[in-house]
Amino acid sequence: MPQAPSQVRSATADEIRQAALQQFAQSGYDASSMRDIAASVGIKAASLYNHFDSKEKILWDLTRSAMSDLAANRDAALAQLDPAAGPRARLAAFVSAHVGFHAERRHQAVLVNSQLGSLSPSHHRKAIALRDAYENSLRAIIDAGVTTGEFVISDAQVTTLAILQMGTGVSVWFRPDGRLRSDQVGAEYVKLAALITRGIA
Amino acid sequence: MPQAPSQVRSATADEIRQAALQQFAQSGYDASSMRDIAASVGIKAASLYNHFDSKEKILWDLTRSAMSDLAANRDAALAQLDPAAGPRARLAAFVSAHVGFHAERRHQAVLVNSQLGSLSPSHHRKAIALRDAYENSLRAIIDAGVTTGEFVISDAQVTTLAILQMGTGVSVWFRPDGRLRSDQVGAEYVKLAALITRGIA
DNA sequence: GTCTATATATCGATAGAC
DNA sequence: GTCTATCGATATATAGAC
Repeated sequence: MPQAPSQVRSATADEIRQAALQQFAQSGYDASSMRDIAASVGIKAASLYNHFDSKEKILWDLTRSAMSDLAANRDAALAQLDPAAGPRARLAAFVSAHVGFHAERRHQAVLVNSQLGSLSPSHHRKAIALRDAYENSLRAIIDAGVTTGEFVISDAQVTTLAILQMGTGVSVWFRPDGRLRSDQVGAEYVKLAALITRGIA
Repeated sequence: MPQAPSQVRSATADEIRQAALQQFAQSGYDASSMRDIAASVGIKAASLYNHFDSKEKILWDLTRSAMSDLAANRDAALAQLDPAAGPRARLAAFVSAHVGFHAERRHQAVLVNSQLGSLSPSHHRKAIALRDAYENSLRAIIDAGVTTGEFVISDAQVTTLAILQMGTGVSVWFRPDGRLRSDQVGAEYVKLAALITRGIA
């Protein structure tokens, strides 16, 4: 069965996605023009509308993909664990995946963390729902660790947000040619998350 | 000696500052128009130019004030300590001030954390320098604690950024009518920072 | 699917009357 | 210091030729 027309991915459409992601993440959605995006693909602005209905549709396409990739990255990390793995192993896997994504896929991370406000109201609601689900998946790990007594924390919601946001911040300063590789940065944040949850052997 | 003309603060200019801060923080600099800012002050866009040379000058005025307030807030907290206070007390004071600012002055915090890219190159450089100085003031506390042996950490730079960014994230979710008051949130983050630096008695 | 040309809207900023 | 009127640039998006 062939793909539905709306899901066909032409080479040009992918070039547009790449160019738009780069510009939206670097300069912001409002400061990026269709002309500039088209120029970096090597076509004219009007031709963009053969691939996307509007500028906002490009942003939504990129946002949905980024949030989907973020969740898939988390799922892949958790799936590698022993099914009987406890909260501490699950927390480490989550943080490692979270930080790795925010280091290695900075543009997607920055888009999700700073450009949701430019989405249409309808798309914005859907993005917020996806973000809440992602946050809740960490919250569930935290709560499980509290229940088993492996985690000793003061406030589950603050702890959840603190772990998430310190990892999100990696997308602001990480550079591929920096002092630490992304896996090293991930390992550092795994340690921090363990300390926050009193995982100090 | 009277104030220099450039520092005169008229009531109207302050209303403009307040309206622009609200809009820049809420919708972003590029999505905010001079017409909208003027309308929320009750005047026309052209009249704004009697108080500020350009839209970017408003942003710079607000940015400089916000970063100055942030540093002053930190200095006030540290100044209340006993001069002989050690790194752990200094860290707690810094985090408490940092989180308190990001909770209680959300608009200023969001501006500094998301709109620096809209500044002119010259102003952008100055803002980055101020941000670096702020980060370095926390880094110095961390380093001092490592030197005395009170802090046991894995990577000083990662630790510094993690503490800063988890506190910065408070400006994203804090609500004055939420479950926790800003001082309670600050106390939670002081605990988290202590744990990260192995301050678990 | 690309292009040129253009419609329509809004932007920051200025000129000049009051 | 406010206003009306407007300039010039740029924005998204569309129409229609090729």
